Amino acid sequence: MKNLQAARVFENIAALMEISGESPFKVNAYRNAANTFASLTDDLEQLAARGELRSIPGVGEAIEKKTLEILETGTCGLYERLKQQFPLTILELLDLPGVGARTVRALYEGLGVDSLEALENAARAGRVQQLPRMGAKAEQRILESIERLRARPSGIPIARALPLAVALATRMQGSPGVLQAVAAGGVRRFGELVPCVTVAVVAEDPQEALQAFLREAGGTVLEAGEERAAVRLSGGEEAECFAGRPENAGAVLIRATGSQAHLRRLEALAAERGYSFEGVTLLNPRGESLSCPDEESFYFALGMSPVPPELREDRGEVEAALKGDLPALIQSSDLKGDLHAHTVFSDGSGTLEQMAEAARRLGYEYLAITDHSQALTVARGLTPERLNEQGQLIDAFNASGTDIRLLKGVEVDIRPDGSLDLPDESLAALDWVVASIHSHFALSRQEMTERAVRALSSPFVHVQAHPTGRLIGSRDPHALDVDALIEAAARAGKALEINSYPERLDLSAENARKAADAGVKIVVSTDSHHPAHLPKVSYGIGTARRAGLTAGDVLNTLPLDALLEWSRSRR
DNA sequence: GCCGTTTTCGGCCCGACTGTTTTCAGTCG
Repeated sequence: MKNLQAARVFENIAALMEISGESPFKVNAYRNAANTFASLTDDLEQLAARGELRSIPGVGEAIEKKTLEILETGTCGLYERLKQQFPLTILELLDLPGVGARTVRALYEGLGVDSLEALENAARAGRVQQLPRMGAKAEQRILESIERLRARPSGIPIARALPLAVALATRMQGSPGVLQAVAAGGVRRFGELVPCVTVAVVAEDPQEALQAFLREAGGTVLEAGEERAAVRLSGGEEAECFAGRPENAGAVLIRATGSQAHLRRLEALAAERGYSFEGVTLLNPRGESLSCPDEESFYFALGMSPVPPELREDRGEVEAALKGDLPALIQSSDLKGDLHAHTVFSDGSGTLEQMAEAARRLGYEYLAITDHSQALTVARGLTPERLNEQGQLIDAFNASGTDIRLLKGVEVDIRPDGSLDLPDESLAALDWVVASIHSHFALSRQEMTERAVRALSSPFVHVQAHPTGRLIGSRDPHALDVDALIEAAARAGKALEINSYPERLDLSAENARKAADAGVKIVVSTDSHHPAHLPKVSYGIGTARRAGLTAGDVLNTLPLDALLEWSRSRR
């Protein structure tokens, strides 16, 4: 599995080229390839073997050649040359907000700064402010950013770990003797950052399956036991595989899925019954293996209801399962539509018709078209005139006898003072108004909270999108009193979004739970910018399930008429 | 470097904001 390795090499090439002052378009080509590879669920090596690398969008002659080189040798000539020019540790500096490629180059050339540590020392010594266009303020900001960066939780973001786990499982599924292979571990529980990429395998010969895992995964072997194998992948991530026989399939899956805290509770419950849950086997008091061909039979054997993976954190789910009152978690099939999607009118790449067709294929009744508003110039945001023009096209589409309804909507920008970027009369003409923050992230906590709360108080807004602005593993949530926002949403009867973008998952499961407890309706939307993004709602659903949400908590489980009724009743 | 075609070159998201200057480079979305 070398997808992430190739992605990392191209990511680093792009960054080093940018620092060296290469053409931004060239840089972008490498960065684009890196992002594509990182979220690819097909295996690059298999694509390469079939000669299909060029079929990946953004892969041309040069990147194909380098990809083959990386798959073969782990690196490529260009990368090695760039690494001679700059030490790799210099890339740490780019993680600092406010520090871009030019600044990194100035720091390197002017002060010899080539790592976070070196920058910290230089800033403390007051040397950074001596550089041109740098001042005391910038120096202070750098020191603060370094501190925040160090405090950031570690782990593999689910946006990377999940595709990788699925790809590994798919490869294992094709191995001889493997009956079942699934992505397990933290990604199956929909953790945001996972320590490790985990696969669970059921096979007649678990030993053979683990050997197959070691071959398929590649990298450095960390463990090659009887029930578990682990490797350090060539991209630096850890991957593990649990394997067991079909009669133990339930125990294998449960062990591989975790969490550690949940497993500790199950082991204790097993002990209370005279059983023992060791490794991937459940043993009776005589030390004989108890058959549990699926997870349900394992949980039943312990006298409890089966616990959905997303809840396995020992946060009350064990007690609930023992009493048999676990919530009936929402499923993808409960959704009747998506309420956040972009088209070619702003920064999306699908037409109204293409987006509608993608939604129809998911079995939806409706899709809200919510392109950006005018303030977001980079995204070619809509003026009132263009919004109106789009509305007429949507009307025409809906009148054309299609079985999916497009809702007229917008993703209106929330200005720094909390006012909205479109006049009331524009918003009043719409079925669905999403409000969100895309600029001025550096406001104080109080200013940001007032801003967000004020936006929700507009009678035309239905939902606030990606409320905290975080990007998992790369951007902290902006300073915001989420509790105050939830309270305001509850008061105003407005909804909050779980944005399904794998890098966002915003609201987080924790905040979504709080919102639901406060009586706030949740919208699980994709923020799709391409027809192929709509199925990524599975990430939002995973987050909603982790929050313990049921279909009743989520607004877009309502059929069209009821949703429109809700929308109208807000005004 | 990729892509698409008005098909082998020219275009590729571009304007606001910030901190530093004193006219603007760099970052960000």
